[in-house]
Amino acid sequence: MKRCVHDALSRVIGGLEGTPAGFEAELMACARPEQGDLATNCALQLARHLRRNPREIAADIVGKLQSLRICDGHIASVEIAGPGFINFRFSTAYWHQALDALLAAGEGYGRSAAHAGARALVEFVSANPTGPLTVGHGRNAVLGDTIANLLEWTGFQVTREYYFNDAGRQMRVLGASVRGRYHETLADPDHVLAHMPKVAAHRAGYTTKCIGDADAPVTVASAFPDDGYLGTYITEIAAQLAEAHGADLLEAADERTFTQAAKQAIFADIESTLERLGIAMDRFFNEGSLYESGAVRQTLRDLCAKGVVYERDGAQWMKTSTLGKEKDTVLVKSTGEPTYRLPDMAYHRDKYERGYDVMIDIFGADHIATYPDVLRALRVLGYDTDRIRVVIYQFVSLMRAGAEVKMSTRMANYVTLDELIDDVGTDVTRYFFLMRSAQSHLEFDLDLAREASDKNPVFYLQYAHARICSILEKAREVGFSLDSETRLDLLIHEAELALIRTLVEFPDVITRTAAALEPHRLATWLRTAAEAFSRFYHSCRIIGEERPLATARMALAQGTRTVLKNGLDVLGLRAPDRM
RNA sequence: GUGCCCGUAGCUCAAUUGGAUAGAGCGUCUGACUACGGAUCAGAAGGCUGGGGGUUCGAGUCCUCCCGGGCACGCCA
Repeated sequence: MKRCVHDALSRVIGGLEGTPAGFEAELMACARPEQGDLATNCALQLARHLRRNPREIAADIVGKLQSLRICDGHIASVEIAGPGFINFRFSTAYWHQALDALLAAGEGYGRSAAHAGARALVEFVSANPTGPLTVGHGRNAVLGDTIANLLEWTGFQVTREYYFNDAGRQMRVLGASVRGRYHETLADPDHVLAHMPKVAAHRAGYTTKCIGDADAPVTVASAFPDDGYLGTYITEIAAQLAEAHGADLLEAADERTFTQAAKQAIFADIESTLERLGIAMDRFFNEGSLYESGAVRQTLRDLCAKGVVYERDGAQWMKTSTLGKEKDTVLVKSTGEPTYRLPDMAYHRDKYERGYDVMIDIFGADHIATYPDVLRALRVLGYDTDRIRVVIYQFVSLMRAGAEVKMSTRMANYVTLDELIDDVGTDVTRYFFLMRSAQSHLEFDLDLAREASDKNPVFYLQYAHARICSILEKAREVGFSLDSETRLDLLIHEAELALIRTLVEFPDVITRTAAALEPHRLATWLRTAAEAFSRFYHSCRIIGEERPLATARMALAQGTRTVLKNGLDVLGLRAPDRM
């Protein structure tokens, strides 16, 4: 419908004297239903070019449109309003047809093939395995997964990828932390292995020390690193090692065994948390593989060949100062070890070579200043960086007892994503992260979490869905059923038409939400759909009406159910038949 | 100090990307069930969109300068 109006408008506008070449009329929904269904501001925009009064231009356009008799007569009226808007109103028959199409499409309603054949990569979470996922990672995970869903709904073939680094200093510290806790575990005189001579000898030489904040010092084994990870999960991993290996690891030459065990345990934990949220990664990409394949070295060589790398103080620098940044950037430290940026560049290069049409990165606000370096390098290497889209989300601030909780994985000062899910459930967790735009700061009061979850908007959506299921079932029990005879043209009540008008927006909402990579648009829109249904429900009955009207309304309820179900699906939320 | 994000109703947030009278939820107040699910619905109150200037037919949205908050500015990742 939009296209047909647009085509007609283009023909008329093209015929006006003074229209600039390439002028495209913009069409949008009317601000208010009483104004009409579709509006264009083209007369306002043309006023400058044509040097004429906008309302006069509008009148001219409307006159010519009427002589064309556009859109199979489905335009009920065309009016000029305000400073020169042109408002189109569709016929009721058009809305009935649109509902019919919705019902025919069913669970595919809202899907489009706009990007069929194209491949997209969504990289998200990408937390290094140093601890459990926190609430902050939750926002990343849910955003990424939902954006991936949205891309699938617009036709993309999507790969969900998790990028991680299991080497380097932080992993060594992690392993050393586990080793420290392992020593502590065996130092406990109540431990089952306490009688072993080797353990007893170890206990004799066991000493502790204090680390951490001055006002909250923690006593740990002397083998525990000063900048070690203090979370209880470290102790649990250590206990498991004590169980599996007994005292055999006391003389371990380095921390690699501990690192390896920690990595495995933590990844298992991360994956199970993601699974609880309904998230399944297609691939875990190890940064280390980029070293093994030589991709990191090759990237450095290629950047050198482009003349953007130089040496100073024994380190390799990239001339980012000539590429729109204030300072230059270190790619390889004087120790010969690359900074994380270089493998990151190699990684994105790898994505290009795998042939993705669109590559999406979900990053927290802390990456805001660093990811442009990667894009700069890629541009230098000749890649089209328009294919990369970076979604930056602001951090979640957590409130507990009226005060903000400062998060630090190392200091074990955090709220895990699992705890949040335990508290409010998966649907509330997901919806909570999706209902606001990514770039707005999000405040979450843990004390109110459970209480607030009772009135969380997600229940409003699910309730509407469950109620529709119940109504349809009841209607079938009294002998009504949907069939090809259903007369949608009986739906003329204001609440019925308002509901249809809303439902039919759904495919467009999906398209726009996907294009903007902003899931909150769908989340907030779904509420308006559920509201439109509630209004309909309160003013129009099904059971008790004559069969033709009752079945027509059943069809409308069914259509609403489809839209709610599909919308909830995209957001990764359950659409329960009963609650 | 420099760069990026943000500032909208008492609170938490929207606003179709520059459109018409800035909208929802929570909270507050007033109403509605002999009813297919009341986890509902109808209505009210609540706003100088942080402040000043600018751009134009038109600004919460764009440019600029202040004020306030967040994040980042390392040969850490």
